[in-house]
Amino acid sequence: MNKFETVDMQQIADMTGVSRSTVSRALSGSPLVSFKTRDLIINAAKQTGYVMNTAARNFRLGRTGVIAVVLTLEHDSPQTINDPFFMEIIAEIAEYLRQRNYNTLIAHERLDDASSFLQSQTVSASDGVIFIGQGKKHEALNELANSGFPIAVWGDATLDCDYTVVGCDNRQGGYLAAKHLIEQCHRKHLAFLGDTHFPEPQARFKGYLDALQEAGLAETNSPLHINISFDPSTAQKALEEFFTRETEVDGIVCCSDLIAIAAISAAQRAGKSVPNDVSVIGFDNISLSQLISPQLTTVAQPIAAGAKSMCESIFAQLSGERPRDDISQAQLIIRDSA
Amino acid sequence: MNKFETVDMQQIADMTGVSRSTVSRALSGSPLVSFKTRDLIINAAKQTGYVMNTAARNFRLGRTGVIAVVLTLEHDSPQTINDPFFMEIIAEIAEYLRQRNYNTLIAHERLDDASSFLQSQTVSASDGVIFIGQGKKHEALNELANSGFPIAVWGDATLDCDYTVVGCDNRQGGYLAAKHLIEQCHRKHLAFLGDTHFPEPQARFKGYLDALQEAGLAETNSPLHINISFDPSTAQKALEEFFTRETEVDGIVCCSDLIAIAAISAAQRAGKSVPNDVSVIGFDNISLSQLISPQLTTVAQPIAAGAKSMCESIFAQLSGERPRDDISQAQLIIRDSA
DNA sequence: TTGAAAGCGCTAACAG
DNA sequence: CTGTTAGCGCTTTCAA
Repeated sequence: MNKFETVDMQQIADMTGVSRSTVSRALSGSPLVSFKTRDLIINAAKQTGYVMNTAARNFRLGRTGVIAVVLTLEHDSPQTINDPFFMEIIAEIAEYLRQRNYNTLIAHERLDDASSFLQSQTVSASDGVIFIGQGKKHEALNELANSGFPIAVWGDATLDCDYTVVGCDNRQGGYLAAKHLIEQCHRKHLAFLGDTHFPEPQARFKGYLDALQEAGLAETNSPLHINISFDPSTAQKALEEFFTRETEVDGIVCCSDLIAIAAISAAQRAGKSVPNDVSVIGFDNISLSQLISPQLTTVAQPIAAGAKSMCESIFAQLSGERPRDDISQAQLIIRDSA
Repeated sequence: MNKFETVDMQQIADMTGVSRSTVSRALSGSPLVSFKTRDLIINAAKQTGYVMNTAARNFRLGRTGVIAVVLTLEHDSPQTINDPFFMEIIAEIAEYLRQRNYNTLIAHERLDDASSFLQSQTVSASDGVIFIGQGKKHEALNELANSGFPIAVWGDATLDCDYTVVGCDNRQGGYLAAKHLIEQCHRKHLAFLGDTHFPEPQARFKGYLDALQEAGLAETNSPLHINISFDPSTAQKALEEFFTRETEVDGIVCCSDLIAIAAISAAQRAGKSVPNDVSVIGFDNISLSQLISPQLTTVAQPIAAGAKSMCESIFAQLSGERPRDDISQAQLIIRDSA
């Protein structure tokens, strides 16, 4: 029992000589209340320091007041969220939802198949779910969407999605990055770092290949597959091996800023200077990308706008609407690393 | 209305021929139910895919099932959380609370005075609040704690606190960092980066001064005050000025890894090599500190353990107990930057 | 424009 | 060990 919510609607009702119903109506802005009583009630509420019990309200309204966020990518990794990109997008989501008087639930729910997901606590404790990344769960997500439960997904839209997809044009992002390396940085031996088993990296890889093709460098590419939500030391080791093996690589497109930061670090450890010996481009444009040295050249993702879009999509679905996707252009931000 | 919770306790009761009460008892593990009926009920629940409506349960129990996290440091800054340290500690809190079937609310509530805070949505929507950082709100926090509302604070314990404080020995951390710079790195011109208007940086600064004193270098220190939750570009500018002004500084103690990363970046931009020309030590040991180059030497904060302590303290208070603080030793992690 | 009454799904006396 | 009953704080028909 929260002993700090001393006053409830009944007390306001008693004070003002009206019924609970009227207090309820007045406080939730119903037009069915006369100005006079409404002001009376609102004043009384202020004076007593009344704060509505939102749990009771949501309960009565048959909703939870919660939107869950699920990180699809953490499939077999025991790790929690350690990619700043996740954190930034979650922060944006939380901030937007807070403005709409919703809570954000950071869920740790695996998505295997739609029906078992629908029976999860995450679903029963929320009014909708935002997935960050499609993982390899495209089918399950489609099924889930068709069940009618509101979801929105941060991901790539090249698949045939029944669910709301929000993100950027990943193919274009990969293309712009590789093209920049080739044309502006005059690089010839490019590499791609990311796990192309997932839709977004895959699309970026495709764009990367397109740029290579266009430049007649299609055979020189050397992709290294790394899991995005990786363990720092594992990634370091893989990257060190990479640099000792691929000695002539002079340009790298990374699938996240975190990977780019690790790649720069590994390159420097291997005695290479960035961007002199090797140019590195990230993806996401997390706020940290400006803080490190060299400042990261990167493909910006519309984090804040995307977070808002996904939330709005959920709300639209809760109102029975059927909203569109929101795929923005990729934008190359040129700084110092490439 | 969540159309996906089709089955409720009454249905399980009907199926098994018992009353709602018995179902409730069985499902919440009450010992007052016979094994036979308990198993019967649990099986029926499984078969129907029943998921308890936690909102209703919490409502009935007079609790919210939510613990709020408030970032005390964001006093006048319009920014949201962009320090990975915050994100990591929040992630740990969220993970621990999830295991206890609690939700984490990332609140954006200012703490001005205790009584107005007690009337906030944040309080009414949660069973307890965790504050990250004391800010300049020590008095208000004491008042709040004395009101009986459960709170726990990540901060420094040198003040006289009526609230649960969790963190590390900040003075010792500052001391260890400065001592390392002096003794191991043979540095003589040290600087301290952080905003000493706040209790934690202040304690660290004190330890830093203690080490200088001990080494007979007390007059050479040159503190630069920076707000921890800073805007990247502002911080960059301040740091660049710093390095052009303080040309002989050869060792820096930073109040966070983020500041250290920015400092290294600025140093490099100013043509200085880290750690050859200037040694830099961070504070926090965020996971990113291993990913950058040079890998960050830093004072580790017990992030996971501290998160757990704060949650446990809240739960203890909810059970009427009066728990102790949890202040751990500071631990210097020596890597490459110093 | 307002009030009376019912009830969201669950738990907890109390009585058996 | 189990059932009956009341009710958490709020909203919303329905009637006035």
